Amino acid sequence: MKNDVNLTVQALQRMPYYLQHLRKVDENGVQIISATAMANVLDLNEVLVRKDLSMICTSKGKPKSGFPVKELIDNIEDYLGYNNTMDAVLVGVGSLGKALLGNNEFSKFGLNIVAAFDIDEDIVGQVVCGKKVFPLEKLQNLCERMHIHIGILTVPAEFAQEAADRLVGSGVRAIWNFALIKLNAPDHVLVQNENLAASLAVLSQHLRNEMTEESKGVDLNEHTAL
Amino acid sequence: MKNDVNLTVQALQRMPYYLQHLRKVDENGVQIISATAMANVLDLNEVLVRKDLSMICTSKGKPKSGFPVKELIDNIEDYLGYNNTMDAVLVGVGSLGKALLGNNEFSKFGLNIVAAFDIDEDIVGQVVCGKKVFPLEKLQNLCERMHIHIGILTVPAEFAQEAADRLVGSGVRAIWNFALIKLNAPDHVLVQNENLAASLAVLSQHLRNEMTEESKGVDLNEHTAL
DNA sequence: ACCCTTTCGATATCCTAATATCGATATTAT
DNA sequence: ATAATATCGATATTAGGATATCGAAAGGGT
Repeated sequence: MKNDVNLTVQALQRMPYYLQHLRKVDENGVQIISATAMANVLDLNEVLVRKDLSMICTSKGKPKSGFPVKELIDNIEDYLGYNNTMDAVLVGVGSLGKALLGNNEFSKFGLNIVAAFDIDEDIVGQVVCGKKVFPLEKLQNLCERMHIHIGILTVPAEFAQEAADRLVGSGVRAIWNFALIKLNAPDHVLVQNENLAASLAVLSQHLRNEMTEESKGVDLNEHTAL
Repeated sequence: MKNDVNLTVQALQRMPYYLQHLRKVDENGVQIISATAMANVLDLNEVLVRKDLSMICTSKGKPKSGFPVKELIDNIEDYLGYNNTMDAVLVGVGSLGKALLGNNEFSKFGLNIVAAFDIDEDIVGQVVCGKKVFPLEKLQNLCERMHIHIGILTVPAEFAQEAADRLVGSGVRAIWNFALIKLNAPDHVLVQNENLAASLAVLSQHLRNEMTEESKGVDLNEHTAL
């Protein structure tokens, strides 16, 4: 384990991709992989990959051969916390909240949603995707009893700050925020914003460019020149 | 409309936050807002906000007052494509795919999922959240008939490249990829990777830091010094 | 009418992540 | 054994977004 170092957010974001590829080559019996090879597959700079891997790998990379695959897999899984599950609560059982509750793939990443909360009386008491929905008043009690440190926020933007305050008051130390709003929280509480609208914005801009170029009759080869 | 300019990805990501805040102040009857004020609320640098707003705003900002709220809202909504819906197909009706199918909030962002596709015979033919699931063989025909340009990829990583190839072959020009793999696609096809695992990785790293600091008995005020 | 303050737009600077360079080292081939 | 080569680790450079600075313009107060 080498979890005393801190990776940059960018490096962290690359880790899941490294892991996915490492698992794949491991299945094929590959025991050692070079940063160069990984970089080619993932379309990244080889120095970047080398630096990333050396950050989390317990052993050193060997010149001419590379890094041990199995060890890298273990190191990344450990670093990302895939082996010890983090318990979380979800606040806001609307359309998006239900969607996340139903996504059982989070367990692969070490996340376990233990309960959900909402203010809507019609929803409270229901069991959504195997998770019981409690009234918001019970949030603090449950979080304290179960030592929950992660809150997932899927309420509308106008209620997000209030809900965040409740989470902080319940001892939560990290908030996964799906609302499009900048939350105020104490410094020791991490707010990780998830911005699905941003991805859609990127798609939209690209499609618009495609359309206008098309209507201009631009030579298609200009694209490939990029 | 001022959709001839191209924003950086970073600027695009900020747009939904601007929009959310603008809608809020608009409801309160505010007609003009300064970049400075927006920057304070959203915790951004004021020059950055000013530059972003001037990029998409059709009129100029007035010294001492700011930018017209209603116009900004219209401009951002236009730019992000919220007013003319983009039709999309979803490939991979597993846990995550179902979740996205059920999330009707995408319509607010101009995205409309018209159909889903899968290879699993048990799922094909079903109607999930009002969307019919077709066999993968029907993908090309439907995309061409309905002029679909966006594909949402929620298949396991090992099948992602194959599914992406099919989407490209069906005329799709932008892929929203939830698989943790680097897809190969022609240059004119945009691949927008969504990396939920990365967010969880950031949360995990933070919690680990919190725990180790706690066990070290570090003065809590060190946090606020950041 | 004049001054003061706030904000704008443009330009210059800074900072951090990504990339390039280079000597050192291990493996393979001759 | 020796030479050739691929990769590593460390250091230097580059690039691009974020931030700071400054003159100009517009509104408010006296």
